Amino acid sequence: MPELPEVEVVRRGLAEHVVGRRVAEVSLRGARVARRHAPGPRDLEDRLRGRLVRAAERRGKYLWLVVEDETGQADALILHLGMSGQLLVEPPDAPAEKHLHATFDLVETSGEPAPQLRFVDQRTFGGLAWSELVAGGRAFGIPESIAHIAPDPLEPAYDQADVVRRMKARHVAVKRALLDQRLVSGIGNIYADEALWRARVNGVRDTDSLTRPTLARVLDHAAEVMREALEQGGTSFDALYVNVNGASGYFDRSLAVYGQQGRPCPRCGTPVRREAFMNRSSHYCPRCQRRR
DNA sequence: CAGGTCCCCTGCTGGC
DNA sequence: TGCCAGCAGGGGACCT
Repeated sequence: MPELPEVEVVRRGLAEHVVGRRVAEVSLRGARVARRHAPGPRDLEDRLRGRLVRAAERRGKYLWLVVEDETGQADALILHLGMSGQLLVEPPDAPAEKHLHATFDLVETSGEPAPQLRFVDQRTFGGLAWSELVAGGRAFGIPESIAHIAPDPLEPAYDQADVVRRMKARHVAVKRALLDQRLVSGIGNIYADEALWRARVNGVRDTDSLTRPTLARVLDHAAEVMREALEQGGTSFDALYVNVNGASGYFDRSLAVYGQQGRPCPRCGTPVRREAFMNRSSHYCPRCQRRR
């Protein structure tokens, strides 16, 4: 479900409601939510108990909490929302959601009880995992297990010229490259389609057939459309609700092509087309975005 | 490495 | 009204 802007909204909610508090108790329901944590859910609970949450970080669509033990050792709890994950901050006695997978009982450093953090995920494509932190340019480093995820376009470590070089060196559909999180992270199906429409490039075109300036333009538009979505979506979340679904209202109002099949292209009026791509769908204007 | 396929899971929508 | 196929914003494993 969420791409970079929606995940960033969630991160901000975590920074406000979870950072600075301590994990008193953790409860994971079922094994699936911790399937990326090989030692299993009980082990993950044990590792988290008593940890102080020092920071909420994000790269692309990956979130992590920096959690520190009493000796000052900092590690990461990775949180991925998958397609349908939500993080909620609620009173501990709030009724359990249907697809509740994890609860974190939090306390203030003074010991006073604080609201509960919950991970709810209908489809359970998301999940939690533990990782060591390794050097990577941030105050607390980067989780080792996501070291293969490239910087996203909204972080300082992002090097667009390098991404363009790597794209140009490959023979692959440009949309596939945009969705490859090892090349540039945070872009999903929606913002890939929107960026390609803005840049007037058809996603099936091969990266090595496009010029460097064109590739740069596509990436510029990807960053721009995500920044706009963030501006529109980052404003309204309730104090006790870290995030509902991140969707942010940007969706219905500002999308030019995603989900707009049959409706006129906002630029030229030609009906927007949808077609299968990589087991998903692509939306584009057949006139503005020629296959060449 | 490139590209295709399938899978994980639940719920909603639209066609018949 | 009911049933069923198709689809959903992610990502990884596996195959050729």
